[in-house]
Amino acid sequence: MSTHDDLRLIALNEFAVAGYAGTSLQRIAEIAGLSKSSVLYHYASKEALLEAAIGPAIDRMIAILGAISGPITVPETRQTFIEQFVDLLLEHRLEVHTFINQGPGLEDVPVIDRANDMVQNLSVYFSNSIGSVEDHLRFGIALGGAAYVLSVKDDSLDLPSTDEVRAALITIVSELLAPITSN
Amino acid sequence: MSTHDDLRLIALNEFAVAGYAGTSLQRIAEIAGLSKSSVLYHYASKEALLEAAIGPAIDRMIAILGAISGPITVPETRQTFIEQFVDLLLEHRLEVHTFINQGPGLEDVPVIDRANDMVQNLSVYFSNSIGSVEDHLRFGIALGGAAYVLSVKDDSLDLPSTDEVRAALITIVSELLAPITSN
DNA sequence: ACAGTTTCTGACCGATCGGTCAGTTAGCGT
DNA sequence: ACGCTAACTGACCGATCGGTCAGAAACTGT
Repeated sequence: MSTHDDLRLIALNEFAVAGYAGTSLQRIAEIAGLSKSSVLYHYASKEALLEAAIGPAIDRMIAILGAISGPITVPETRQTFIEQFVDLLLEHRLEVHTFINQGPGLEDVPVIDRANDMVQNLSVYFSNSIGSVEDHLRFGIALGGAAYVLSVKDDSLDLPSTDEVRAALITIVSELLAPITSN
Repeated sequence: MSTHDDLRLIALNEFAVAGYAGTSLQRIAEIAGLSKSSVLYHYASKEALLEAAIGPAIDRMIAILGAISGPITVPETRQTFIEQFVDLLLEHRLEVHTFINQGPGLEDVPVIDRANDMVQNLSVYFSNSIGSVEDHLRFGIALGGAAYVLSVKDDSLDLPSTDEVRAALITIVSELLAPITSN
């Protein structure tokens, strides 16, 4: 693994655990076994490190949303979205967790801004398809809950197979969103 | 409202939005219209401010867990817990949100440590009652999702009545946990 | 008016923050 | 062996961090 990628992964992990503001370049350097100057040699700034850490996951989420055609109330559209979303979560738990926690309060950072716009689009898209308060809450709990449950994984929990987790997540999220009808 | 309470509420809001590390005493002082020294007159340290901000909510959650008698698979026990949990969330959204985000990575702060112990107990308690991976995920999504959906409220969303939100939350969480059986 | 207490402030402290820069070290093609 | 480039480092910068302290300001009861 290259030093470049090492730093990206270390930073991602630290951002997820301690938050962006709570993570110092010095600490990232120590974990990597480098000096702080070396970290800033590979990445021009702390912001650049955040962009490298969570940017790709954000872009993929944007792509998933962009590929949706038609209202989410159509069962096939919904199922496709759910599976893509769950797969994204399984592959990018730390990135999603970091963005969820740091999203508000870091709006001036470009990559966070891009992600917040994405969430805004998601919200508008759902609002156009959903009527009741309960249905809104169903979406929030399904997406936020799935993201949460994966973000706290690996803590005092044995690791069941990814396939089993994936199947269970899809089952639960599908069940949660099943009652949603068009407004 | 007393200055003391003012500061507590301002700090709670800032901790929830920007995180503990991302919130400076200077910023809290500016919002309150005071000097940083005055903030430190009312609260001996930044940690004391965090304790005052989220401590009561943590204690209440601990009390709710302590009052549970018997396995969570008993419908009446489960329903009581769900209603108390939802009410806690509705009253202490920001506190719960702050703890969820800051819980890992601030373990040396007493109030956070107390909260982490509480979550650990919750986890053990569930593990004793729950068998399958799917059921574990159901609990995580239900509790984490409900906490998440309230923590991001007030953002570009009109405010439905608390009663309506409460009823919907209880419905959804109950539905999520209904399939859970004893191991 | 006075004394006592609570509230508040500016000046200051050492530590750490993100970031710059000149210069050293290491690897590599020739 | 040489020169070029990529990788890395220590010294240093201004700013900000949480926290201390002596004293000013404001409020209180008498």
